[in-house]
Amino acid sequence: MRKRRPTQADVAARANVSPAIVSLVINGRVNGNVRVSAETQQRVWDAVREMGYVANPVARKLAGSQNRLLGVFTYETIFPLAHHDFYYPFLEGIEEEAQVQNYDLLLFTRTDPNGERSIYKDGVNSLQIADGAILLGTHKEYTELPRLLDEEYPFVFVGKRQMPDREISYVAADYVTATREVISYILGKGHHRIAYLHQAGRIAAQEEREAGFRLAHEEKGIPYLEALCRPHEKEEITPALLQQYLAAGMTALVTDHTNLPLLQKAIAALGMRIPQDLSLAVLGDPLNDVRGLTAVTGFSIPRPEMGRQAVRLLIDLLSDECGPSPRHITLPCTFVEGETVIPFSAREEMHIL
Amino acid sequence: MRKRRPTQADVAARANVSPAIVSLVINGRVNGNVRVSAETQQRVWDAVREMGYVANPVARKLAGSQNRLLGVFTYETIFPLAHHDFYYPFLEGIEEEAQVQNYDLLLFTRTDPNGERSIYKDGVNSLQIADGAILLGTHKEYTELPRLLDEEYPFVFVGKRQMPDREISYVAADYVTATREVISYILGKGHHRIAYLHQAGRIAAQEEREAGFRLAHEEKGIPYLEALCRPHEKEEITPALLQQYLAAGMTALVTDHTNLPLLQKAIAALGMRIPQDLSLAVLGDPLNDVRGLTAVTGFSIPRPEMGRQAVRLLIDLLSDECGPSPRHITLPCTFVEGETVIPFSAREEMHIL
DNA sequence: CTGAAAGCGCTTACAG
DNA sequence: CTGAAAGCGCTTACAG
Repeated sequence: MRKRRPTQADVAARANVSPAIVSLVINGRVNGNVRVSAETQQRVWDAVREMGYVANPVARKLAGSQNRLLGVFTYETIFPLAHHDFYYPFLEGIEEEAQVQNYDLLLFTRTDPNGERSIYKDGVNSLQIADGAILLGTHKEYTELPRLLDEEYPFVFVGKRQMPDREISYVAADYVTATREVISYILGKGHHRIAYLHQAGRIAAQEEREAGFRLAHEEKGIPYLEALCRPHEKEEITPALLQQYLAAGMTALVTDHTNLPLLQKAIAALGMRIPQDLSLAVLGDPLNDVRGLTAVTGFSIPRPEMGRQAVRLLIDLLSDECGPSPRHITLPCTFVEGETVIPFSAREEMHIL
Repeated sequence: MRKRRPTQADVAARANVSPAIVSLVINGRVNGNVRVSAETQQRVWDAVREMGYVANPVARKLAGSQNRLLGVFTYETIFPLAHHDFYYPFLEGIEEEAQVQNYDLLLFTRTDPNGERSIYKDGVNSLQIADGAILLGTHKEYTELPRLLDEEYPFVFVGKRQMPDREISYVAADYVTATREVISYILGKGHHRIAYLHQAGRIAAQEEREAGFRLAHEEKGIPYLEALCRPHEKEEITPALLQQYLAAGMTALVTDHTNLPLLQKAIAALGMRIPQDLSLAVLGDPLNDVRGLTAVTGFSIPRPEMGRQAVRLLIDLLSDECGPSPRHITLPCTFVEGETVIPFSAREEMHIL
């Protein structure tokens, strides 16, 4: 049984003032519209001290309007075993900016009756508990989003998200420019047959990398082989595929990081060394996946900054008088030179099994 | 201007019932003292769905019931750059269990007027917004805890915490047993001069490791040298210190993981190899700190399980009718054999610079 | 300058 | 079985 704490009314009674005065004195609102004599203030503070009064934050929040709670929603668990390095940097930025903006963070971990996470449980938008929310991570489908948009619930995606005929606010990384930069760099090293290994059926981020790949080639006036940049299923990432590439003249290979471990295995199976036999670049942070390679050429995704900006954008949305207008923020990635790409002329003879 | 969230009153109006009925239906209190016809219940749920109604957790809390929000409080940032691997496994467990128990998680990121995190801001317990809270991480001082205890706010520590004359609920790892096991193992390998390198002025976890160290020696009837297990400041972890140890006969070295990088540097500076020249064990998870060592002998701290149990303990505390009674849960660590300890007889001659 | 009152959005006795 | 009402502890107009 918790003992009852003194309330504002208790303090007011003791100080012989009305509760309103207690509120005003405590919140330092005594110099604005309202004047309270120094003597009265003193009486209030004395009473506060004597009774050990602490304002109830819940009541405070209810009487105010916002609750300064920012939601964070993911369909997957947000602290997953596997993707250790994936969410973390985003959360880092989100936390930092939430702290700066003086908001608390609400992680939605409750599930629907089926034990799965969803925005709508029993048809009810469970994000409503927060002033607004940041959504991140992969979503199998976007069936809940249109409804969220209809409701005009304020939310921001981390990562580019698009829906036909709808506008979604997001903070994204500029994969087009980043990829173009990497590809230009490799082309500049004299490689003219760059293979681009990427998974089939991916999302916006994937398409942007493809666009960047094409752009770089066009800018340099170097044609690229369709055979070297077709999407592949995960299962197709095999030594056999690499041999096809080699047969087509590949001397450098770029990939998005998701299939890197598989790729490394295939490369190792062929007895090939990086970069002596094959130059390699990763279109994104290599993270912890890369074993045995210290400085991989590629680019760094500004994940913490994306998190920070998402928080700022969301708060903008909240304070927006003219209604929630979707906004898009695109942040540049940073080129990472690394050591896995060497000049075309410097590569050694290939020793393929 | 965002449209106002629908309130209970709105739903009540739409369903043609009183607000009280909405509350009862939503909270499933329709089979106890109060009966509500199935048809009325349906009307309420329909209205809830149509309007996207979600109960305001703040109002709920104020009106006296729980809001299914579990707080997570740390004085440091919870997603810190440096301690990547430290909080994460705890959070993993906390999230998992919160999901199972159907609670949401509230991360306290707001700061006091000085820009620092604290439980009391303006004398107000900011944790109050959640039903209870899990505290973790290092705390410089515990000035806020006595007050939290006085208030009888329900909270659970991850990691052992003690205060004179006060009882604090916590979920801890059993470092005594784990350390004893590691030391016994090393003694069993024939090493009789084990150095224990640990930092001065540490916490409960530290004392437990010391106790385990002593216990293992006593059990085997092997005396240990005080000179080999004195606490040291971080700055003292130098090649010189190791040479002192060697002069005293050290053939094996154990340490808590916090000073591992420093230690590795000192060992390398002496040109010593592990385990050929010196056996090494770490009293805790080596995490990512250990470079160049694949399988370090030591023990694994059940961090995710600690997180899970902390959530369960907290929920127990919440549902406790007879007031919050502090409880202590201690979980076993797992011995990790590794490859950094070899038999005393198998070690090579030392080559000390 | 100060007080009485309404209201934030819920829950929970208490009448009908 | 259902509704009207009080109350949780605060803040904020609004009267005096």
